Amino acid sequence: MQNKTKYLVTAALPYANNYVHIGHLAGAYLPPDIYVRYRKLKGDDVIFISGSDEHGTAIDMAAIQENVTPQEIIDRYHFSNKKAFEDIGIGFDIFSRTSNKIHHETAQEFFLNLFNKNILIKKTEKQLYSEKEKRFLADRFVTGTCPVCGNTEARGDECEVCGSNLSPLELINPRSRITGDIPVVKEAVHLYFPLGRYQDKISEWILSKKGWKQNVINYVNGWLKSGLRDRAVTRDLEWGVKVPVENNEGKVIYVWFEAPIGYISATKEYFINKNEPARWKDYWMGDNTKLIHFIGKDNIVFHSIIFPAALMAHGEYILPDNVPANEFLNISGSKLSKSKKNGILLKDIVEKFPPDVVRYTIASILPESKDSEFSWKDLQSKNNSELAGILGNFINRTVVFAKTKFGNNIPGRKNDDGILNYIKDQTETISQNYENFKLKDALTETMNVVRAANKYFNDTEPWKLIKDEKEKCGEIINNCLQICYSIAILIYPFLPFTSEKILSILNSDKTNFKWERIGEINLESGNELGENQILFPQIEDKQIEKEMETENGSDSNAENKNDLKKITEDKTGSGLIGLEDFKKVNLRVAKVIECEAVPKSKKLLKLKLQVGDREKQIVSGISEHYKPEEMIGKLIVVVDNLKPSKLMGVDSEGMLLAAKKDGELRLVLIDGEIEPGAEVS
RNA sequence: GCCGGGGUAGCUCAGCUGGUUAGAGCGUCGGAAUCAUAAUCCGUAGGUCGGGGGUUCAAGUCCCUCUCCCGGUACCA
Repeated sequence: MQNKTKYLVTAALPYANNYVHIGHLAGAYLPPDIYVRYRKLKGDDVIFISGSDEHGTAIDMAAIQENVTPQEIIDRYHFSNKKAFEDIGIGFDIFSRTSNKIHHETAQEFFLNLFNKNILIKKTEKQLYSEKEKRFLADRFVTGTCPVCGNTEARGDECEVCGSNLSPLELINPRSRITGDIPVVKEAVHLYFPLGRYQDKISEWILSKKGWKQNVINYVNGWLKSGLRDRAVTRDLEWGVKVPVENNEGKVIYVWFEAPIGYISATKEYFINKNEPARWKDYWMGDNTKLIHFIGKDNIVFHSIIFPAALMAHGEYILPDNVPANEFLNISGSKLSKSKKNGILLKDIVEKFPPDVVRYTIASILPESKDSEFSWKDLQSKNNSELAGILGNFINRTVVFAKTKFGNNIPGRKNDDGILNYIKDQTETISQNYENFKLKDALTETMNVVRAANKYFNDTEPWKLIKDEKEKCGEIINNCLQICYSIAILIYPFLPFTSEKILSILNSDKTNFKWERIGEINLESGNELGENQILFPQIEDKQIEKEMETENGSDSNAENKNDLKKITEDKTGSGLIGLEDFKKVNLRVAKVIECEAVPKSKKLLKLKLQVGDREKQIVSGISEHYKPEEMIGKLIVVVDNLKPSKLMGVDSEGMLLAAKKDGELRLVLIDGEIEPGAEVS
C-alpha cells in the first residue's frame, strides 16, 4: 500500500493575460483531464494541478495601458479562465495562481537554494536606468523612436508598428514609459542560471526516457544540438516574485524560472486546504511519483529541458516522468496567421454548445502527432451522427423500451449471452491506449463498444420478442441497461456530464462507478428507472452557419496568388556580359501605390506596385532609409522578371533598384513623369 | 535560405523497428429493420499513400531530389 504509484498530473499554466481558447484546450487541458478521469476510475492516487501564470511584464504593461492594477488584470483572466474550465468540465484538483503567497515563498525558497549553492552566475550587462525612479527599466518599460520605422512610441522589446524586434538600447530618444524620465545607460548585474552546464545531464536523462512521444524528443534534440545557453533568472520589474537576495532591490525572479515552480506551490496549497500541509512532499520528493506534464508544443523546451534542469540543480525534487506534448489545433477556413491569434475562446464556445459536445469533438481530433483541424461542421456532424446517433440513441432506445414495455422497471435476468463479457474484454485495449497517452484511440475504441451495443440491440430484436417471449425480451433489456451503466463508466473520461445524466436516467448511484465494474452486473432487477432525457439534441444547420459566418467576418485573407512565374536563369559569368545577357533583365518603371512595413521584420517594407496595367508586390529591405508613407506615389525602377521568393513569409515578385554605400541607401527614381510599366533599358 | 513537422480515400485522421489484396470514423450509394432524437444494422463504391529517381526479393514505411503547406529562424540586394 505504501508503495502505490502516485500520479502528479499538471496542465500548462495559462498566462493570465488572455482568455483560453480551444487550441489551448486541445493541447494542454482536455488531454490531462481525460487521462486523470481515467486514473481516478481505476482508483489510482492522482492529483491534477494547474493555475494561472500571473507575473511578467506583459501583465504589468497591460495594466498600465488599461490604467488598472496588475491585480485587476490577473483577476479578470484568472477567474474567467477558471470558470471556463469548470464549465467545460476540466476537473482540476486545484487551479491555483502564482500570485499567491505560498507560491512566492516556494519560488523564493527554490531560488535561494540555488543561490546558496553558488549555482547562479553573476553577469553584468548594459541596461537603461531611470535616475528618477531609481531603478533599471525592463524592456517593455522603455519607449522611444523605432530605429527602423520611425515610430515614436516603439517599445523596448518590439515596435508594434513595424513589428521589429528591438533591444531598449537601440531606441532613439528612449524614455521611461511610466514617468517619461530619460534613462541613462548603466551597468546592471543579473543572476543567470547556467543552463549550459546541464547540457550533458539533460541529454543523458532524455536518452534514458522510454515511451516519450517522438515530437517531443525531436524538439529537445534540436535544442540540445544547437547548445544550451545560460539564461537570466532575474529581471527589473516590480510585478513578480521578489529576488530574496540582498542588493537586488527592484528585481524579480524571471517568470520562465518562477512559473513552473507554481506546480509545486499548487500542490502545497492543495494539501494545506486538506489540512495535511506536509503531504505534498510525498508527491514531489517521494520516489514513487510519476510527474506528468501535459502541454502544447510551444512549451516543450520549458518542461523537458529548462524546468528539469532547474529541478536537477535543486536536487530534492523528482523529475518529469513524461511530457506528452501535443501539437496545435487549427481552425479551419481561417488560416490563423501568427500575428493575429484568431482562436475560438473557450468561454464563448461553452455558452453556445453543451460541454460534452465540445469535449467530444476536440477529443476526436486531438493533435497528438500532428497539427489538426477544427471545423464547426465537424462539430455538428460529430454531435448529430455520433453522439446523438450512436450513443444517445442506444441509451434512449433502451430506456424508452424498458419504460413502455416493462412498466419503468428493470426486468429480471438469468444469465447473459456474452455481450457483457465482450465489453469487459474491450476495456483491456482501451486501458492500453490510456496508458500510452493514445487518447484518440481510446475514444475510438470506446465508441466501438457503443456501436457493439447498438448491434446487440438490433440483432436480438427485443421488439419482436416482446410479443410472445416477454421473459427472454426482459433479459435482453436487462443486459442493455447493464450496458448503459458500463457505458456511463466508459465514457466518463471524455463525457463526464453525459455520464452523470445516464446515471440519473438509470436512477443509479456511484457505488459501482469504477473501471473494473465495466461489463459487470451493476443494476438490480426490479429497480425503478429515473426520468429519461434526450442526451444530445440535434444541432441544426442554422446554428452552425451562424458560427461560420462570424468567424469568416473577422478574417480578410483574400489574397490570390498570381500566376506569373517566369523564371530566369542567372548564370554568373565573370566580367563582361553581352547585350543578350543584359536583355534578360526586364527593368520597368513602377509606381508605388501602397506601402507598409512587414510585421516582425527589421528592415523590410512591403510595396504594392503598379506596373502598366498589372499590380505586383515586392518586399524590399529599405525601411531604415525610407518610411512607408513617403514611398507612396514614387516612380521607381524594378526588376520585373526576377524569380519570385518569400521574405518572412511575404511574397516578393521582384526587386527595386537602389544605390548603396557605407550604410547609406538611395532609391533609383525616374526623372519626371512617365507611364508606369515603361521599359527601362 | 537554413532547421523541424507535415502532404495517405469526398472530409477528419491511423499506419511501431520496410513484408500477404493500404486502414478507421464520418459522408456517398444500395439493402434490412421499425424499439429509438428519420436514429440503428448489413453491404457497396472511393486512394498511381504530393511528383520524380534510387536501395531492396519486398517501401506509404529507408536514401536522394523537386514541389506545396505549417512552425521556428534568417532579413534582401
